[in-house]
Amino acid sequence: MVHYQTRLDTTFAALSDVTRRGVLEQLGGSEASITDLAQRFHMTLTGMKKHVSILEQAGLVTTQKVGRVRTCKLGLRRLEEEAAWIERHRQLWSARFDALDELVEHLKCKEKADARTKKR
Amino acid sequence: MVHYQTRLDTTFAALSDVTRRGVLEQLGGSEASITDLAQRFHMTLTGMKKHVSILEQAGLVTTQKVGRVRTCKLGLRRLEEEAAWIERHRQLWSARFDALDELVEHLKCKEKADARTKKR
DNA sequence: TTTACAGTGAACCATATGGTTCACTATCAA
DNA sequence: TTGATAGTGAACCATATGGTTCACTGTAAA
Repeated sequence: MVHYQTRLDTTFAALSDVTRRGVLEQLGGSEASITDLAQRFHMTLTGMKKHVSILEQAGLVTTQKVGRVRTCKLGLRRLEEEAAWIERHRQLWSARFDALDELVEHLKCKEKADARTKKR
Repeated sequence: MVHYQTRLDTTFAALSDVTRRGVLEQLGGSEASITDLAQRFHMTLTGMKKHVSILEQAGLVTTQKVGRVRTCKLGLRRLEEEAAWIERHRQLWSARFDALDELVEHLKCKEKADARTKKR
């Protein structure tokens, strides 16, 4: 599905930035205002606002403005799709390398056997 | 560590493109040449070469050129770090939302109870 | 020995990204 | 009412990204 595709696109893109991953870690600990985050990551308010917007767009963060301060917290998306994608591919990987693993194992045994033969 | 950071950066960035995820899926099935991949994804050789290079850079793919054809296969990196990062944050999420979950559960129960009350 | 094929690299292009400054609005506090 | 504070939006900038074309190299095949 296209939706599924673009979803992974935007989430992985969101996660590909150090600052944004940092913001997520921060919000995992406690909520924070834009100002808080901007200070913690040595950035202008405008810059941080952009990052927060991107995270919000990806559903990873939700925000609420009360008075003049906008409070950010972790969003409802829990990276299920991303975890699933990665997990699926770790399995592909494994399947693909099982043969190799066996070969390596086989070679190791052969090595041992050869060593033993040599000794004699 | 900075290395750890840039590593996640490049991998997540590599994964944030539909074509590249597609290439990984493809290579999970079987090896392929640049030409194969370029055709399958309706792209010039040069374009596909770039994608492959990015995946190779991220350690997700390895290639070998024999004769005039370069064969691509899955690399040795199995997305451990990425899986770990995501898992860690799913836990953060959970911790943060346990209270919410309980609330939701409570509301569901209440709903059921209400429904039952209504029936009578 | 041509000729066709697979890949490569440089140059180019449009758009996206990560950041800034500056001018503005809205709100809180004195 | 007058500042100071928090955020927003537009404009701008440098660099990165995803793609192309074109000219080139090396290899395979006729």
